[in-house]
Amino acid sequence: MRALGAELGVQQSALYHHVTSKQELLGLVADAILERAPRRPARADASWQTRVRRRCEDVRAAVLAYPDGADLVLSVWAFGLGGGAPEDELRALLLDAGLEEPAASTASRTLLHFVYGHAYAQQAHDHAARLGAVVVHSPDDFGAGLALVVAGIASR
Amino acid sequence: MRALGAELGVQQSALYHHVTSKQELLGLVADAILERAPRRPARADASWQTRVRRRCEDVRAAVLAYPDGADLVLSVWAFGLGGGAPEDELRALLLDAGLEEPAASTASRTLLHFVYGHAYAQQAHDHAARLGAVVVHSPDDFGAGLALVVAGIASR
DNA sequence: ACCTGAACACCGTTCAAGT
DNA sequence: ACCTGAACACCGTTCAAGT
Repeated sequence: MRALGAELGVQQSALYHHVTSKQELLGLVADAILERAPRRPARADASWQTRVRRRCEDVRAAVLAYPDGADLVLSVWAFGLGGGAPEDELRALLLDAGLEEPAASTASRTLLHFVYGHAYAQQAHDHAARLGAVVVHSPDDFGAGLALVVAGIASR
Repeated sequence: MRALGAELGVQQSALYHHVTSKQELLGLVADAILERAPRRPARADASWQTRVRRRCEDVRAAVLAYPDGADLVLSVWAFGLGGGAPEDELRALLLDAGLEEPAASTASRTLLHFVYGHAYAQQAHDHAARLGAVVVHSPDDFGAGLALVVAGIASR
């Protein structure tokens, strides 16, 4: 809060006139990050698997674009302070695909647990590697893991 | 660190004689939590799907047994500071089931992203509900989500 | 080897007081 | 309405000094 106040040329206490807590501020930041996610239009003949996969890839790109972005979005979403858009969009895609509730809700959340968890691990690893703590490089298996979850949804 | 020192009847600075940082201490705590995970023996004729599902359920039970357990294990595992046992065990189960590398590694990490992500969301929700912030109750769809990921592994 | 006491450099939040 | 200045109650970590 002090650093943000300084960047805005204001005392840290002035921030509390616009936001009730740091948590609420982080919720707004998380929503702003997710709004920046690309929204690539799908071809008319694209399968629901392709649409779901692309939405997940775009959400992943959005959180990876900022330091600690995955950590931020993961915690804000879990605490219900924001970040609900991707869940809603994925659920809508799955309902369009013919899934029923509550399967569509469970599937959309399962996808996001994977997307955020994988992105969190990647940023944590990059952070640790930057400190020279870890040498081993994490495999780039996001696509493989995502395909696995999507296949699981399709098989039900 | 101050609270832990007080509980041990010692100054907080004394802890640094046994551990180099709070991070390292948290890594040891995470390992201790995971070691407490039940190890229910599987029947000889149990499928690999059943074995994998049960291991995931047991790991989940272990982290849910402590406040912020999912947060702790999630972060420690991601930063490579500990908590590697469940990943190794799941990978071994999947290799026994006939999966090849790197599919077995990807599948085991995908399972844990879901297990930890779901447990984290549940503890976050319970914490928020205890503060009266949230009223909606999260659905108990761990089994459904887990079945979905396992089905995805089986379909490949 | 193990610990104390004190300090250093931080945090988020509150609140009377200003304009 | 918006902000300042100062404080409150915390943090993790370090380090000379003790035994």
